[in-house]
Amino acid sequence: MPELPEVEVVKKSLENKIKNLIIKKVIITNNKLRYRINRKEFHKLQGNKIKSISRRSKYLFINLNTGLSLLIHLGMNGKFFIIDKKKQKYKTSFYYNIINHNLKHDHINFYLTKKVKLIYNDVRKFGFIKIIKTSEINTNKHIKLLGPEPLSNIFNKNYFNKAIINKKKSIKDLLIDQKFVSGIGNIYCNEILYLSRINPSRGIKNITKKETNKILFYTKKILKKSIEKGGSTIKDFNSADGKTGGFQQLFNVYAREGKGCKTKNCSEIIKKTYISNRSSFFCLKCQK
DNA sequence: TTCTTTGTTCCGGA
DNA sequence: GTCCGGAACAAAGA
Repeated sequence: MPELPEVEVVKKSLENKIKNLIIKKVIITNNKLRYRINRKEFHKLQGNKIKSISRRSKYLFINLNTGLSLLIHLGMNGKFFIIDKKKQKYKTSFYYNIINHNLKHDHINFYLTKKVKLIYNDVRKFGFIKIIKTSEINTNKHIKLLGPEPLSNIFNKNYFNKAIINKKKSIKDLLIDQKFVSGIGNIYCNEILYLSRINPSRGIKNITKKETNKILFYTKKILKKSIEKGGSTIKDFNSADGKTGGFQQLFNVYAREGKGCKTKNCSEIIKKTYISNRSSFFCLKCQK
């Protein structure tokens, strides 16, 4: 579920907590993630200093002073926890449904200087971590084919209108196609199309220029807004019950099947269908 | 036991 | 060559 905003929030959080620390020890309790972890390779990270954290699409990079980087994808449920010297625990992000920290799913533990511990936790193990050369980030097979960042200036009217010429798929399939634009997943795609008042199953060839402008506008707006909300919720994570957090209220359609449309004066019920095997939520009345 | 969830990848057909 | 849709895959909770 982590899409671009969540990954960006994780990035900022890691920056605050682990930048400039040195990896003292790596303990791997389960090496079977999406791709198998090579224990020896990870143990060699001992002594490396964390220079910076960066992000591209839904990928995170922890860049080390030795020319190596950890390439991380959080998959569906991947998350980082940080425990500091005062034994305080921080979660680096939150998702629309809060999942509490279950130690059972801690797979990789990085012991850092200043008594900080970084934990990679992943219930489904769909995420992965690879060690690559920092200089080869852009040519890495996961990265090189990614389309533009949705918040960048490259993702603009000109790009959009050129990219959709002769395309036949649905508008929804286009928005979650990482080669077209990278970082949008099923959840934000549903939200963007609701705000743009476009039915997700519409074919691209029927989308007007006015509508592509709307999609561009709301894509940038909602991604930015979510990044802001993420930052503000992390601050008060420490409270024992993690069930608060206003993220869920942000959703207008996602996972709201059978509930009322949030548009003013609209009494429609949100519908759920499947497009390319992915759940799609929309209002029949508001989204044409 | 079966169904659901996701991003990514792969494959066959057009 | 390229595009597109469908299915497979990873794991675990309900």
